[in-house]
Amino acid sequence: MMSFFDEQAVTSSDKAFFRMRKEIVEGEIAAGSKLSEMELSTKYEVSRAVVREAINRLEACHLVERKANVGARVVTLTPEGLMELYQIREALEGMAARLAAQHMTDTEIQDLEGLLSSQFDEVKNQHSYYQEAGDLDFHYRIILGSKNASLISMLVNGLYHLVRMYRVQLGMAGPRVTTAFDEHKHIVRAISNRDPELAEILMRRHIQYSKNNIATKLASNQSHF
Amino acid sequence: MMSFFDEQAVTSSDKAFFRMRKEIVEGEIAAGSKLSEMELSTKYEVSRAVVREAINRLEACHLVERKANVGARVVTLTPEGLMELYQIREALEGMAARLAAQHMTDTEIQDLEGLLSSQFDEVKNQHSYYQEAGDLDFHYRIILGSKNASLISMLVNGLYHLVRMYRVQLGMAGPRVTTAFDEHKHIVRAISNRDPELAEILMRRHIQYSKNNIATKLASNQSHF
DNA sequence: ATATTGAAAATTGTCGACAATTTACGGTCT
DNA sequence: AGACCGTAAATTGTCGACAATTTTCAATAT
Repeated sequence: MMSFFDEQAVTSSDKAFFRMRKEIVEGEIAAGSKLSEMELSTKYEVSRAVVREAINRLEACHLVERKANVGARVVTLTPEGLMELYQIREALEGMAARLAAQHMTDTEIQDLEGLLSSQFDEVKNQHSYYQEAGDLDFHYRIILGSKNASLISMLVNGLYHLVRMYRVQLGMAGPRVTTAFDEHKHIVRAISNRDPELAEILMRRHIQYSKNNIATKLASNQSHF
Repeated sequence: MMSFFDEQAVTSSDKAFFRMRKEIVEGEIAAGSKLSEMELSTKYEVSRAVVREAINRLEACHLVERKANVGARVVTLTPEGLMELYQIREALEGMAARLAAQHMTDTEIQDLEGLLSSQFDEVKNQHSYYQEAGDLDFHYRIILGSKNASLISMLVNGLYHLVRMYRVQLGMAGPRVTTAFDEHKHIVRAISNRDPELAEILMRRHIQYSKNNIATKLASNQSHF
């Protein structure tokens, strides 16, 4: 599985930022908890300045919220917040699919079709590790295919980490494999037919389905407690 | 004219950030120019640390780009970049209009209609200062009406400053008043009819028109040199 | 007992200095 | 003259200390 944006840590703040982002997304640092600069600087064995810079970057990703002279807290996860993110995803990735249908090269489209057929084998053979990585790969390729640098950055550097945080911590690692696979197939077909309108509509619908799927899970989780 | 998000500077970094953002957006700090931390710290009479933090925040807004161990530069303005931003605006503000049709309160809609009719008087009486402030006011109200906090933050704190930078520096302060006013009217009607689909379509079209208008101006600017 | 005040403790904001890296420049070699 | 290399200058990255603000908590008054 390839990594798309090899964001390699060069500076010490980079390392702290990546590490903290990972720990926040995976819930190792609890949602809503306070981020003490001193505490973190002793924990990571770096100065407060690099922790501060890392926290600033996390704030830019909307992973933490900061109040002047008070400090930073990890964002709190609410079902409403996740629904809001999916509304944004629908808008942005819909546009990405539209642009991908216009701007992806023929070879990129062929690669995308290749990815899908290889995933089809996996799904058929019950290799259920499709969902997380495979789905991500598919969406990333279309986002990159939009060739819109700002859009790519917004989605890859910003929104996706937030969505992953929600999905991990609210236990939304669900299957929804087979139907999603068909949806992917139709989206790719629209792109290879160079049909931007349809590509956008299908992508938006795909994300709406995913959103609805999550909404029902959230509702049933609620009722269990 | 009301200010919507009273982002008031409490800390010294805030002040530096707001000031630098203003100077970059208005072109007082040239696009593409290097941002020397030392130079700026002497210019603003603050320590390098606060300049650094301000630059980090500017990077998060996509107003400057930074390379490790090298420094930060103001982003360079290309016509393609502006077109990319308008594609994102189309997607996000289209969604905002859709959500506004669902979530704005009746009084908020009435206020919006009031704004429009007051602007109609101004336009009729040839007060041509409508464009910048009036257009902004209209769009902000709809964005806020979406009630989607993440979406609001993305647009208000992020995208709009970038768009304004482009418009100011590429000399896109054009009129396009009268037709845009009609478009606004139709969008408000769709919202007051609680028709999300139509509100989104009309908003997207409105932004597409604006984009096309700018694209032709850019092309004619190009040919003048 | 509750509310209020005020000092102490803890936390964040700001600063100047040092370390690490990049850039500029002069000298040498072909 | 032009390319290559190494040292010096400049710039960014990191650190610890101090200043300003917030929070804590005990003492006092109602």
